[in-house]
Amino acid sequence: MQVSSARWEEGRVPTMGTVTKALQLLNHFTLARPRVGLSDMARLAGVNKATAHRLLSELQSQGFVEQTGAGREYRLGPAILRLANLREATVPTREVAGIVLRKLSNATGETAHVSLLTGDVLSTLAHASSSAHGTRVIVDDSEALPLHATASGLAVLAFLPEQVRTRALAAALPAITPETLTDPATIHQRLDLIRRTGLAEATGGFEADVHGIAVPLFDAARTCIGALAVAAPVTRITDTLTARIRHELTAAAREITDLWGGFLPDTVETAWAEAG
Amino acid sequence: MQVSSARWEEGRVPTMGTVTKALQLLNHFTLARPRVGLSDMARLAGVNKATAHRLLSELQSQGFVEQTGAGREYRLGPAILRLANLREATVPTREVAGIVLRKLSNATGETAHVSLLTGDVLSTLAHASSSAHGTRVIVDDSEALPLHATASGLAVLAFLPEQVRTRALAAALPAITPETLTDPATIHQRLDLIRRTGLAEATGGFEADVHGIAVPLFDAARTCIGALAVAAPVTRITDTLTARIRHELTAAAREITDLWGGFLPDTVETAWAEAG
DNA sequence: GTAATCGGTTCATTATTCGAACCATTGGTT
DNA sequence: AACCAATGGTTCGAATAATGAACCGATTAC
Repeated sequence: MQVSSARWEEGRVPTMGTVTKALQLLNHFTLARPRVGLSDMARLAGVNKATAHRLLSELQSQGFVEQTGAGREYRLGPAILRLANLREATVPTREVAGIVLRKLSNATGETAHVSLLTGDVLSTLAHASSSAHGTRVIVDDSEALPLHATASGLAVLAFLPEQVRTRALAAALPAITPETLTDPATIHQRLDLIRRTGLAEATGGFEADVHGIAVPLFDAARTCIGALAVAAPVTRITDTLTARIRHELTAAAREITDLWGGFLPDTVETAWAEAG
Repeated sequence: MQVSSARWEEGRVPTMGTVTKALQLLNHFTLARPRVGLSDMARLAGVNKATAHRLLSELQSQGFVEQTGAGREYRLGPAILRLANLREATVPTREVAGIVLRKLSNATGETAHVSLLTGDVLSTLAHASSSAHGTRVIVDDSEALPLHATASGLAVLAFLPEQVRTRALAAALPAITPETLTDPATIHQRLDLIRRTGLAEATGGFEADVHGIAVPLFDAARTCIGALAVAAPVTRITDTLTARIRHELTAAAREITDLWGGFLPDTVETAWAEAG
């Protein structure tokens, strides 16, 4: 992290707190890599091994990670489950979203999902898929979505405060697929379009052959907190389908925003009204 | 002449890491108090208001807490949900436990639950209740259980390493009900008995009129990681019922320990064998 | 046999956290 | 209106806790 003696050279060093660093370690556990060793974690997070060890030890002491007997690898711990129960028991956002999602997925015949901004990734809160077709897009509630590679992410990025957006795009933008947008300039251009239409579309940026259409979600302070999206196989995409999806998507987004006690910014309101 | 630089006077070496402190803040959210203001949180956690604010801000930046519009109170955030999904998708301990719990609750006609040690509280992982009686004990998966006030907690305390146990009992031991054990000496005495029998019983220490019977659970390193318990209304407790519960409880604990890849310490093995 | 991992630890340096005191608001009492 | 006691949030010097290079002892790979 320390570069040279040229430290506080205006160039904005983020000065990330210790707690943030520890919590971000948890984001390196994925479905594909559920167990991570100490050295791997240090590499993935870009921190010293000793630091990774201390942070993991603290997370372990509180049950946020635990160690498997063999190999001493770390994995997510049981404390998270109780907190998740408590969160859903007291703030049933997921349940509420689920109702709307089922309607949306039925109306479109495709897979729908809601994701919320948590740190600098999106966490999928809930999803629903239709049985209208033999093939369908599979969404996983336990996978974190990068902001630059998905329709949902672009929708959120577009409506985030300027400062947060630039900071997010300043980080490394890995290419998940060959289709992933990785050039900041290109992305900024796309975001302008998304802001004008209030709607984001992306093809194959996260998973090949998947076309995503997403709209942003807002809280009571009109801050963008996540996105609602419908994902369909590219082979099924037609103008009539996208038109229907857009229509259903905006209606469903209004409903969720309302149920969650949020409000649409005027810009989005007018953008959606124009699109009809 | 007393040396008064009371710094490294052998005793007291608290040195709690920042991350630990931040994570412990999360334990102050409960079903009864789902939203907590800044000042309240500082008081509850015994830290300076400025510290609480900084820790909460970091937790908020990663989506572990969020602020409600009015009153600016904090509550648990959505990031926890995704991690919980990931944990259960990759380590299905809860699902496995659920199967055994249903059998146990059917066999005893009472409510059964599994809790794991997370930090210095127990997190209930799963529970099952029988429909054998009109009245039954209600267990909540989202409530943290204090170690000194429940049968499960005592079972865990008894089989924790000496050092950890004394540290846990050195903290404040609030009286949840008038029946709660709060005297360390009394508790230590109870723990001796529990170690000899491999089984903990407690009446009304956490909720009035509830009798709990619990046994410890161990991991592959024979470290105590939690407890399995059956809870019944005191009015229903008889010698024959407790005898049956003990029998079923030890059998179920063996099964869960085995399914989770753990092993019983010899001391527990012999204690259970003697009890028959 | 040895070279390269691994998880984990040590320790001097220094950057980060801590907390008393301080705002600016809000809501209730007199 | 004036007052008081809360609230959420911020400031800044002092003191603490985080940091990372080097180091262990075990495994594993060759």
